[in-house]
Amino acid sequence: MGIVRKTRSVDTILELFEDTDHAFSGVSLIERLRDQMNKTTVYRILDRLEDEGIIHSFQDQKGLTWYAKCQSCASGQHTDLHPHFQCRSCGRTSCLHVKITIPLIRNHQIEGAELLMTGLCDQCT
Amino acid sequence: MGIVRKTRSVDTILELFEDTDHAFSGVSLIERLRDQMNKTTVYRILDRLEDEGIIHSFQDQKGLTWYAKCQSCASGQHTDLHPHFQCRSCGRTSCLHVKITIPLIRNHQIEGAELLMTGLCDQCT
DNA sequence: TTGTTATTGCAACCTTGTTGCTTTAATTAA
DNA sequence: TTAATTAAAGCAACAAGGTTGCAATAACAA
Ligand SMILES: [Mn+2]
Ligand SMILES: [Mn+2]
Ligand SMILES: [Zn+2]
Ligand SMILES: [Zn+2]
Repeated sequence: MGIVRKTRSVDTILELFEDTDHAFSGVSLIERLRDQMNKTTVYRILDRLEDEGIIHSFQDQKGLTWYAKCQSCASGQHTDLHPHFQCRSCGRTSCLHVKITIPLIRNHQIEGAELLMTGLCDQCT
Repeated sequence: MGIVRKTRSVDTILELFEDTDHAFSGVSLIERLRDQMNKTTVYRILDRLEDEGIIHSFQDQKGLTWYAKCQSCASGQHTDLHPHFQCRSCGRTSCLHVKITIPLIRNHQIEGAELLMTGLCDQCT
């Protein structure tokens, strides 16, 4: 929809997401980019990138928002259904590229699903 | 662990959860009980009931906390793994008593999982 | 270059939830 | 029954995450 200009700030954020299934929390991005841009800017860029289908967001069990790169989504169309994993020890959070089965629920029209798995990552086991 | 006294406030909240798979958001409880108790009290009672394995909590896609009755959990032991559903039209949110399959992830030790399904409920279809 | 429009910075604000501390109510001991 | 004990409740202040309005700036197109 709206044109997303490739500004210095946008590039900085896009680089972080490049070639990784690692997710970043909004809070961690604000901290990390503190010297380079305002927190309002961070959130607004994340919003735009999500609108464009370049990244997607999800919530963790504390209610924090996390962002990660999309693999195959388009503008306004987030279609890549996959679970996320958060390590309770190191906090690392990432996309899992596995198929998940969503149960059918009688009389309900299911449109989306978010699965968050928690435990220990390979580093922390 | 800690003794949970059955006070008027606790009873009031417990009654809401009785015999239903309907979930309540913290915010909605505070609003609903505004004339009967302080919001700090609401949150503290919810915490205690969750510690005791009487209710459980989960997050929705906006990061709000929801609470619902447990079916078979014990003090300090939330073992009832099931998905939740939130209607995008009316906002009603509830526990789904269906089995879900959590994928195995190589090198990861999975300890928990939360599945939130969204769509339209029977009333809103 | 200049004009147009998207993007950014900043301060102020909002919502959800938490904390410290005093007061009140429930339970237990006498 | 009354007094002592301790959990629970009320209140105000605070904190974290996130949003909004508006003026200033940077991209882009003409
Ligand atoms: Mn993902
Ligand atoms: Mn439930
Ligand atoms: Zn880890
Ligand atoms: Zn509905």
